[in-house]
This record gives sequence, structure tokens and C-alpha cells, in this order.
Amino acid sequence: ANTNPSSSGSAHSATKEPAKGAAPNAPRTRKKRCPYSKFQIRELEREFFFNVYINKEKRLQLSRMLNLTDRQVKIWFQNRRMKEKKLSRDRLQYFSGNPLL
Amino acid sequence: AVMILRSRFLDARRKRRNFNKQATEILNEYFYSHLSNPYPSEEAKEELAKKCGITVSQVSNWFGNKRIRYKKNIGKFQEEANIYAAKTAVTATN
DNA sequence: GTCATTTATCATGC
DNA sequence: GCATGATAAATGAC
Repeated sequence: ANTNPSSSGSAHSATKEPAKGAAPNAPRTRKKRCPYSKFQIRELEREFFFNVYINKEKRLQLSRMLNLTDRQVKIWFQNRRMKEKKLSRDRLQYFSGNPLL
Repeated sequence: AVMILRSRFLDARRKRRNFNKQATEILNEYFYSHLSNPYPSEEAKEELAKKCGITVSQVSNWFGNKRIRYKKNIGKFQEEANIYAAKTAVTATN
């Protein structure tokens, strides 16, 4: 039931990297946004629940298991922490001035 | 009661609702009158949010979407741009 | 590290 | 069927 049409099994490994010596001007194209699979999200969330800050060792291990780069895992945790903060802000704003409490 | 509020909060985030015409008017007015630098400060965002009756996050979302979509197809927004340019010109003369 | 962004994608409205 | 608001990857400033 892997509903993943976008082949996020290997989320990296392409779309960038001008093959070492080639392309001297190297505009360094921005990596296309690649949505992660349900499985990748589940494992990332599981680790995030355990600890919102992941150490380098677990990060490398997780990146290998999920076929993501070390950098992608690092960035995911950064974005996830920001999301958590935003959720807290929105909850506060939403429940403030409520008719029930 | 808490559970009801919690589920209502989750639904409110998931469901998208268009802003009312007045709010869109205010946002567009700011956007096209700052077309050379359409990046409102935090204070400006708060004021816009208050005037529009939306959250600061929603103001940020609106400007983010507006900037990228305007840049991607300036032609499509030309008519809209002229409308608000004329509008701000009138307010400037008064 | 945080955090405002850019960009693509998702979900809904109409 | 696209327009539109919200969210998810990715970048860069600091």
C-alpha cells in the first residue's frame, strides 16, 4: 500500500551535482522539492517524538535507513521544530478568547 | 469539551476558506503600492492582520504566495496591478 | 542553532 | 478546471 508515485525511495542522488569537474560557471540549481514518503515521515516523526534534537550519530543512521542525505535529515528536524513552534502559537491564538473555558 | 475544541482546531487548520473581499482588497493595496519591495515588516504584518481580521501567519502566507505567483506570471496580474495602482494614486492625491 | 524566505505540492472553493 | 490558502522541502541570512 505504498502510495508513492514519485519514487521517493531515493529522494536525493540526482537533479543536482554538476558531476564534479564539469560546468565551471555552475549556477548551482536549487534542488527540486521532493515530498517524503509515508514511511520516511513515520520514522522521522518517531525519532522527533523521542528527541526534538537529533545527534549526529543517529542522524547518519537514520539518513541511511531512509535513503536521505545527512543534510536532509538535519533540515527536516529544523523545519519540524519550527512547525511545532507554529502549532503552539496557533493553538494559543485559537483557544484564546474562547467561549468554553 | 476539550476534545471538541481540539478536533475543531484541527479541522480549522485543514479546511481552507477564502478571505473576504475586504481583506483581499487591503492586502492587494499594500502589495501593489510596495511592488518594488513587497516585504512588510513584522509590525506592518501585525497591522495588516488586525485590519483584515486574520492571523499574522496568514498574512505571511498571502504575501509569500502573492510574490511567487506574481513573479511567475506578471502578465496575468497586469490588470489587477493597474487597478490598485490607480486606486493608490487617487488616495495619494486626496 | 533559529527563522524568514522560496518553491513545489497539497487541499479546498467555486 | 483553475484560483487560492496552507503546508512541506530547501536555501540563506545571521
